[in-house]
Amino acid sequence: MSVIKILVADDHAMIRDGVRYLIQDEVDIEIIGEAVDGEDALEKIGELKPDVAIVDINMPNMNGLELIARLREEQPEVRIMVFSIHDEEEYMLKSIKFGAHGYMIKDADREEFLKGIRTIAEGGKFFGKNTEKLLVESYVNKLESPEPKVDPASILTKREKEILSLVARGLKSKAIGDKLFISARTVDNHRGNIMQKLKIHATAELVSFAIKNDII
Amino acid sequence: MSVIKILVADDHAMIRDGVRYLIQDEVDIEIIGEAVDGEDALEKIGELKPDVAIVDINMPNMNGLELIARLREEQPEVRIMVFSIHDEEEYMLKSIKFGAHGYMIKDADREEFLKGIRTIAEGGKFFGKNTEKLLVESYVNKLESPEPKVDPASILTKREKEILSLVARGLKSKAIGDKLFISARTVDNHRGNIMQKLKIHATAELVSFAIKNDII
DNA sequence: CAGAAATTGAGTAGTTCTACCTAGAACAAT
DNA sequence: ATTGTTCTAGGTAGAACTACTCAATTTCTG
Repeated sequence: MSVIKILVADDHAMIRDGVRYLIQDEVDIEIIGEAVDGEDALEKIGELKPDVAIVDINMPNMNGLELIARLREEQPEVRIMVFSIHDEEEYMLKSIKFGAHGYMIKDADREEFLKGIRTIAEGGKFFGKNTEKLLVESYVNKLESPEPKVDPASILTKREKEILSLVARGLKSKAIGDKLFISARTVDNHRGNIMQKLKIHATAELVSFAIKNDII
Repeated sequence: MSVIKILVADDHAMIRDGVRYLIQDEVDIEIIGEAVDGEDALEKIGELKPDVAIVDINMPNMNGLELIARLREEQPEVRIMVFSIHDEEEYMLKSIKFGAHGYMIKDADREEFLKGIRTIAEGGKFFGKNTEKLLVESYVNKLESPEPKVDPASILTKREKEILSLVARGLKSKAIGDKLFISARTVDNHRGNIMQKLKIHATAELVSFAIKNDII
């Protein structure tokens, strides 16, 4: 097999360097690019055509889940490895639902990390040690409760997420309007649309949703 | 000056590797040890006597703040650099209060990072770019309002915390009243008292306060 | 370019929250 | 026994939010 070309998308330079360090001695893996946020990643992946994209979930501009969804749609040949600090079921399941090929938490050791990259580059799926048992548990749960469970924050538009973020920070509609140079009425309309999409009926729920989904 | 011996305490292997990578070409800085949690760090620092300890705030077993406090007490000769993902005022101010000599966020670039280590190793203090302005802001705030900035949730009564918890879960006053068998008016009064104590003026702030302080 | 989606803004109504106020009952501490 | 705190509950007023409606403009997309 030829060299595996990878692109690392993570807003923390430290993480990008860590990945670079882990890979530096591997002859069959090469980092061909880095991205500092979701939009940057989507763009660079289009240009550089890596075999594997290593993506963080929490990123500015476009979060990892949305990035995954768009990659699957626009560039389905790119293999996607999620690399997150979160070992919670929720994040992993969402990643899988959105089409990621692998999921590893950032505590993964060198062997596990390299094996993961090679596995998904060859067309397989890979989930880190700590995550596999979650998959099983989740499968059991799904058998018990087949509810559709209101999807992710990806049904929200960019502007809506921006407003949700400010709401979650404690700003009132008026203050948000001033900050974004739009009318408070417009902010209210966005709030309403967000709430309708999420089937939410109060500010408090909005805030906890935002925090839970890292829209802050 | 002799070689600066550092120890890295962070539960994420990726971060430890990132630091190692950043330092690998510096002849005057050497990593003499790594620790994976707070207790491990306290122990290894006692054994290895590094000049500088790089510590994360969020660690298992003993968190970074507690670690800092104990180090300052038991091994005051060790210089402490906090290395956190958080750029919020709160974390930084707490770190300083507990006795850290420097604070940098994990987005710091190579130059800033190395400069920081050298500065505190020489006995100085160092705060990353993004953090210095916070210090100034905080100082200004302190001049304007000489109150010690309502810290914990400990000023709230049991009932108030109970109500705050339900507010943060998204319940409205009426629903909370029904759940606790009290009038919605009483709930509103509690809300008001909570907000007055915390100097908060909106539900959204209430929720994020509750989540940040684990009153959920 | 045409159509869809997103963003902006407003009308209208009703509900909820915010910010004050007073005040009684229960209970703990001095 | 008096004082202080907490919990309870209501009054009042205004601000903010919720839930609909419609519509103009911009931006994205096929």
